[in-house]
Amino acid sequence: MVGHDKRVTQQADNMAGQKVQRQTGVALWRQIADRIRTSINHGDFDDTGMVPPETVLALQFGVNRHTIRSALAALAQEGIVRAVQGRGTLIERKERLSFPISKRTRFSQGIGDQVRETRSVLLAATEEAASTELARQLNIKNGTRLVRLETIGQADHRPVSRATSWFPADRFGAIAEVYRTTGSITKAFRELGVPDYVRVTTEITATHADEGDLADLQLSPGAIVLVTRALNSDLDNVPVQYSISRFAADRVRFTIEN
Amino acid sequence: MVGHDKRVTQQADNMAGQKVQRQTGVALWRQIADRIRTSINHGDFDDTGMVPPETVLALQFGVNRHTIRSALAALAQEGIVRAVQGRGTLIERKERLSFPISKRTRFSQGIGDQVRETRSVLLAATEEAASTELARQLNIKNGTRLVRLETIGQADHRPVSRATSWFPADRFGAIAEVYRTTGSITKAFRELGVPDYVRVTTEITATHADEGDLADLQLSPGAIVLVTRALNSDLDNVPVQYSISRFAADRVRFTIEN
DNA sequence: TATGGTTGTCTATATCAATAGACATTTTGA
DNA sequence: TCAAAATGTCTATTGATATAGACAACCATA
Repeated sequence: MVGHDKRVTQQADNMAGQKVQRQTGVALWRQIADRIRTSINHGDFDDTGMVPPETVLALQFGVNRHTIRSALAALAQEGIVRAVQGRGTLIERKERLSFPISKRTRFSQGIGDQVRETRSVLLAATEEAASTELARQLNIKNGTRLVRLETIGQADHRPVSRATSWFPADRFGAIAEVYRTTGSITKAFRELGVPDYVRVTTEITATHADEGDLADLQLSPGAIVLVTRALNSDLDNVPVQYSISRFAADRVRFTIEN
Repeated sequence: MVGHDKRVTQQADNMAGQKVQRQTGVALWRQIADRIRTSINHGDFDDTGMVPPETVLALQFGVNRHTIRSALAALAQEGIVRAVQGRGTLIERKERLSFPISKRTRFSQGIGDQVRETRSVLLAATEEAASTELARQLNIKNGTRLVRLETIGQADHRPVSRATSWFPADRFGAIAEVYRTTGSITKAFRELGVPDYVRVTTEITATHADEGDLADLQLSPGAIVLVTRALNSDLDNVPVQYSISRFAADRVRFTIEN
């Protein structure tokens, strides 16, 4: 028996306590894979660095060992665990970046101390007319020209978010080029005459990953993404950026400090 | 590069554009049910008040009509749609409450203008010793006595959240009784000598609904819940409450105003 | 009232998900 | 070196999921 029954209070119910649900449209192996992934990220197996043996997991979850193996195979596919015959299933990677949201929310600063390198990659830049919704958010007239950027945020070469951002084209028509060279929205704003900006509103929802998420964020099907819709304004309270970002839910944690 | 250039119109692609994924451990009918639910909440069918015909949906999603029927049956079970033979499938209910998070985050105030009645139901009240984690959060000594409350937040008699809250027992030993009579944490605090309190930190994650969620929040299996871990302090910055709340993700939307 | 569009129901079939059992292979440690 | 413990592989079987087609029942409307 490995070290499971030790930390009774905080963890036991995370994995062992609750049974999986049958005939819900979500396969047992996927439910179990999600639960194990969460437990790993929660640090439940940090003492051994290994997942409990398949037979133990099968007993805990009340399923056949083959079902456990399917779940572990999925996690191995994600690169989270690695099974070694005769020894056990080792934890390869665990991560859930803490992501502060405040007036000064920026991608790189917030998680800078948790990873070695943060980077932002520009996928595409286009220009378009503001839709009704975007015009309302950015407080501009319907049809105003906007620059739209598609970006991916990386931490230690691992994608954690993909975002679509809109900027008023009259002020920030050149933001794509500037952003491409600086690799930072903050720096791009600075070069375009916006020394500082603040987060005005952030809206958070959750949904299942779509095809774009799977590709860009290297997620496994069925994963959850946290979706934020955020508005940034300059120091004169003029909106400068509206963004829709999608985060891999099992890799991030939002924290709001007041 | 699939999903990127489609977000132009903001909505149309929510449902139609992307195909469902096979052999992911998530049944097609469940993926489709989730997508349709999201579209309904997003207001995509507000013009007709009806979901498109089953044959159209089958074509859009690229599945058999029976699979669509399974998805719609699940939504009907949730009370979201109602199929009428010969006419179509009517939208019965659509809701996603906007939930502001700020220094003054309270359950009832935030969504008070969106529903007619908000209520909070006390499920259970127990006393226990503070775990290491809870002691850290509440800034007290390990093992200090705590009062634990299990509550459910309702809006118009529909559950939207379930929460577990801990309070230092020395100051708030009677909070269960007071809360039971007042039905409000804010009022209970006031009677116990805490005229006001502020939200210090809020942490947001997302996961699949567990059995407790299904029961308490009347969710359908496979649904997503948004999990918040929050710390409230009194005006002297002394922690008074730590809560873990679980919200039905398709019913709420968090907004952070700075 | 006739017709087209829509949901409801049925049968049949194929594939995936899960269980069950047996045994091989590898590692670890006594 | 041997035995226990762990993962790897195989076969067989059951139930859930999805497809396919056909037709009935019902509604709105021309």
